[in-house]
Amino acid sequence: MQNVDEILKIKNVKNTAIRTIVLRHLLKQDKAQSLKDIENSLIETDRSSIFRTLKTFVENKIIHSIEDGSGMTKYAVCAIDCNCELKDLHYHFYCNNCNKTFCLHEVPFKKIKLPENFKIQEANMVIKGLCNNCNK
Amino acid sequence: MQNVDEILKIKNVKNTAIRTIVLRHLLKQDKAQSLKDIENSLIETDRSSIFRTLKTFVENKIIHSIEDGSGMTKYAVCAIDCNCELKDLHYHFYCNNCNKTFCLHEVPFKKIKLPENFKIQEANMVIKGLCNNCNK
DNA sequence: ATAATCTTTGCAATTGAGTTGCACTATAAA
DNA sequence: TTTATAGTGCAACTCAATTGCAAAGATTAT
Repeated sequence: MQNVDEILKIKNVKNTAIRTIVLRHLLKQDKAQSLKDIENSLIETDRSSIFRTLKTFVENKIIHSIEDGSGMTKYAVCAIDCNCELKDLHYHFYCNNCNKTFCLHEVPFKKIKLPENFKIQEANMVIKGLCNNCNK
Repeated sequence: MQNVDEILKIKNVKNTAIRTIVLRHLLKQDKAQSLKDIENSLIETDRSSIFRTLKTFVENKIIHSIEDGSGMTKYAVCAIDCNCELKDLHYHFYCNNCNKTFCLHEVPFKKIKLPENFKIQEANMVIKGLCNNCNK
C-alpha cells in the first residue's frame, strides 16, 4: 500500500487529519467507495468534510470519480502516476449482484474511433454484469 | 421516424395518451433527454406520470437510460430491434461544452476482454469531450 | 350493459445524495 | 504575536428521483 503522506506530497495537497484518514481508508478498499460508504466507515468524521476532502482529491487527481448508475458517485484512488487524462483511462465493472464497483486497471483500454471532429477528453466507462465472486 | 403505435405494440406496452406523447417526443430528439428536459417540453404533462412512463419504457426495452455524470439520468429510444442486451451495446458521447448527450450508434462497440470469470450483462459507456459542433 | 377489477394518472409529499453558508479552529505567513 | 489563509463541523438547503393515495380510465367477468 502506498504511503499517504507521500501521495499527498506528490499531488501537492496539504496533509490534514481528515485527508489522511480518508485517503488511508480509500487505499485499503478493494472496491470504489461512495460518500455514504466512507461516512459509514469513518463515523467520527463529518460528512461535508469528507465531501470536501473527496472534491479536493478529485481536483488534484489523487482519486477519480465513477458514475456507475447506482445513484451514488463512487471514488477510487488513482494510480500513483495517473493524472486522470487520456492515457489513464480504464474500465470499471459494476456487479449487478453484490453491487460493488471495481476499477479494471488490468484490462487494456481500447482506442475508440469517434465520428469526424469529435474530441475525447475523459470517459466514464462502466461495464455491468457479474463479478468473479458472484458468477457461479 | 418510426411509428409510435407500432413500437408500443411490438414491445407489448399498452398505448395511452401520455405514452404516445412521451415516445413521440423522444423519437424526435437528436440528443438523450432527461426527465427535466421532457417535463419542460411537455408542460401539460405531469412529472411523475412522465417518470413512470419512462420507467415502463426502460423495463420494456423501448428506451434505455444513460448515466452521463450530469446528475440527471438521460433517456434515448432504442433501435427498433434492440433488446438492450449485449449485441446492442453502444457508446455515448457527452459534450463538455454544450452538455448534450448523444448515442454513438455508428461507432462499433469493441469487445472487452474481462478478467477471468467476469460476465458482462450491460454497460454504461460515456465518452466525454467536445462534439463536432463545439470542437472548433 | 353493469358491476367488479386492474391499470394509469395527477397531485402532493417524501427521500436522499449532494452541496453551501457560516462561524469556529487550525495552520502558515508577515 | 498578529494577521491572513485554509480547513472543519454543523445545520440548512437544493434538487432529482420516488412514492402514497385517491380519482379517472380501461378491461374483464357476470
